[in-house]
Amino acid sequence: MTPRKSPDDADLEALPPGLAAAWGVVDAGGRRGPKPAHSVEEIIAVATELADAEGIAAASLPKVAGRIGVTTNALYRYVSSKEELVVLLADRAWGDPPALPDGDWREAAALWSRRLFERFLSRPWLLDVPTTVSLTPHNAAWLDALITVLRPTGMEAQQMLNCAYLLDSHARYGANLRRNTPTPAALRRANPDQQRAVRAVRVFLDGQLRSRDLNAVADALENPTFLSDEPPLDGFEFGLARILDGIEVYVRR
Amino acid sequence: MTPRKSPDDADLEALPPGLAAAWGVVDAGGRRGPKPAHSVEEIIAVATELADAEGIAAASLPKVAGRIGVTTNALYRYVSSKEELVVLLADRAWGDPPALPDGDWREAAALWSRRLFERFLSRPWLLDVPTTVSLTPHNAAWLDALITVLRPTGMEAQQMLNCAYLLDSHARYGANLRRNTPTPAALRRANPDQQRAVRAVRVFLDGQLRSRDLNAVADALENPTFLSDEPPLDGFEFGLARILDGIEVYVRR
DNA sequence: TTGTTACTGTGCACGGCATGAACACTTCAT
DNA sequence: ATGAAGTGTTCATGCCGTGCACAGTAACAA
Repeated sequence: MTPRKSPDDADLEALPPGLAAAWGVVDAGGRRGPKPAHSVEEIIAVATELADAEGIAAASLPKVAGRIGVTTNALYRYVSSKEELVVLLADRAWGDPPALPDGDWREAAALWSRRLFERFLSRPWLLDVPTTVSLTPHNAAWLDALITVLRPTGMEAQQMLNCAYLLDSHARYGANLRRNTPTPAALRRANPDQQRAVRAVRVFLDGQLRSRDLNAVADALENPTFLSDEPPLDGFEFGLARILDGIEVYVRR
Repeated sequence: MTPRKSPDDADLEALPPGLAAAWGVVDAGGRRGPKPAHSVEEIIAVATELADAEGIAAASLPKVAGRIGVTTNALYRYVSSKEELVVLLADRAWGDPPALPDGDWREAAALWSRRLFERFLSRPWLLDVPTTVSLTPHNAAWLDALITVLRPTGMEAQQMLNCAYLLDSHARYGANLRRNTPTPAALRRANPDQQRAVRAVRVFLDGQLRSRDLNAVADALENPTFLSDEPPLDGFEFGLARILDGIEVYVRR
C-alpha cells in the first residue's frame, strides 16, 4: 500500500524537504538494531496537540520531545528536520476532504470552500505554515475532490486549477481575518481586557485615519467589518458568492 | 505633521505592538542626554536591504545592528521589540498606492490588484510577515485608494471592504504561488540544478498522484500550472477577471 | 556462538535568536 | 554645578535547530 523507494523513482535527494516523507516514500532502513520506541505518527500527534493548544511556535522540537519523554535529538531518528515535521503536521491537519454532491458544481464548490474555511478556523496555526511544499496527500485529495466536481463545467484543466486557487485563497484569507478580528459574538464572550483592547484599536485607528483624510476607510470600518454573525451577510460568504458568480460567468462563456 | 501622543488618545498601552509606532504616535521623549547616533528610518532601511537580499529571516536584530555598526541591544533604543520592527518594515514596503483612473471602477480595481501583485513579487518577504496588525499608514492608503474608486458603484461600505479583501487576497496568493513555482521563462533562466529540482518534483508528484488515483489533479498539473508567461492567460489574470466579473454581477444587482 | 553491523537514544556542543539588567557616559534643564 | 534623562555597551539568560561522538541493543553472518 505505502509506496517505497524504488530505483525508477526520480532522485529523492532533489526534492524539497518533507515532500517525500509526506507521501510516505522513505528508504525504510534495515531492521537491525533496537526497535524504535516511538513513531512518526506519535510525534505528529503530539506536535498537533501542542500547536492546537498554543500555536505553531509551541510545536518546537524540544517541547515535542519533552512531552514524549525523549531527548530532542531523538526526534531526528524519525524526522530529518524541523521543516519536514511541519510539512507532515500540516498535511495531517488538512484531513480528508468532504464528500461533495455531484450535479450542481456551484453548490459543491461552495461547500468545499466553506469546509476548508472551517478547517482553517479550527486549526489557525495551519495558516502560519509556509506553503512552499504545495502538494501533499491530504491537500491533493482536497484539490482532487474539487476538480472532480468542476469537470462537468467543461473548463480546461488549467482553469479548474485556477478556480481551486481562488477558493483556497479566499478560505485562507477569510480565516486569517477572523482570527485577527473577532466577530461581535466572540467579542461579547471575550474577557474585559480583550474587549478594551479591541475598542482601543478601533478608536485609535479611526482617529488616525480621519486625521490623515483616509475617510473612505474610516467610514468602512465604522460598523464592525469582515465577519458579522449572520452567514448570508458576512465577508466570507459575500466573497464566496462573488467568486462563484465570476466562475459562472466564465463557464457560460 | 507627525501626530504625537496627547491625553485624549485612547490608551496606547492596549494597542498591539507596533501599531502606534507605525502611525508615528510615540511619546517623543525629552531632549536630554546624547543625541541618538541613528534613527528608526535608518534601521528600517537597513533591515529592508537585508530582507530584500536574503528574506525576512535575514532581518534579525543582530544582523541589522551589525550592519549599522552597533550592538544588538542598542536597537532597543529605537524600537521596542522585533515585532514592532517587522510592522514598520512591512508598512514601509507597501509604499504608496498607485494613482487610479476614475470613471471606470473595473479598470481601476484591476490596476490596483496588479500593482499590489507586483509589489508582492518584488518584495516576496512581505508575504512572510504575519498580518496581525492590519492597518498601517501605507496599507491604509492603498485601501483608501481602492475604496475611493469603488464608491461610484453604489456598494455599501462593508461590501467595498470585502471586495478589497478579495483583491488583496488574490494578489498575495498569486505572488506566493509564483514564488514557489517559477514561470517557464524563469525556469529557462535558472541554473541546471534548479531545473533538475523542479523536474524532479514534477515527476515525483505525477507518480504519486496517479498511484493514488488522484488523476484529476495529475492531469491538471501536466502542463505547467499557475502562471504562464502571457498575461491574458496566466493564473493571476484569470482569477482577477473572475473576481471582477463577480463584483460586476453584484453591482448590477 | 561469536563477531559484525545497523540502528537506537543520550550527552555534549555550537551558533543563532530575542530580550533583560546593570553600567558608564553624555547632554540638557534647573 | 548638579542631577535627571537618554545613549550605547557589557554581561547574562533562555529559547531554538542541529551536528557529532558514544554506549547500548538487536539482528544477521561466520
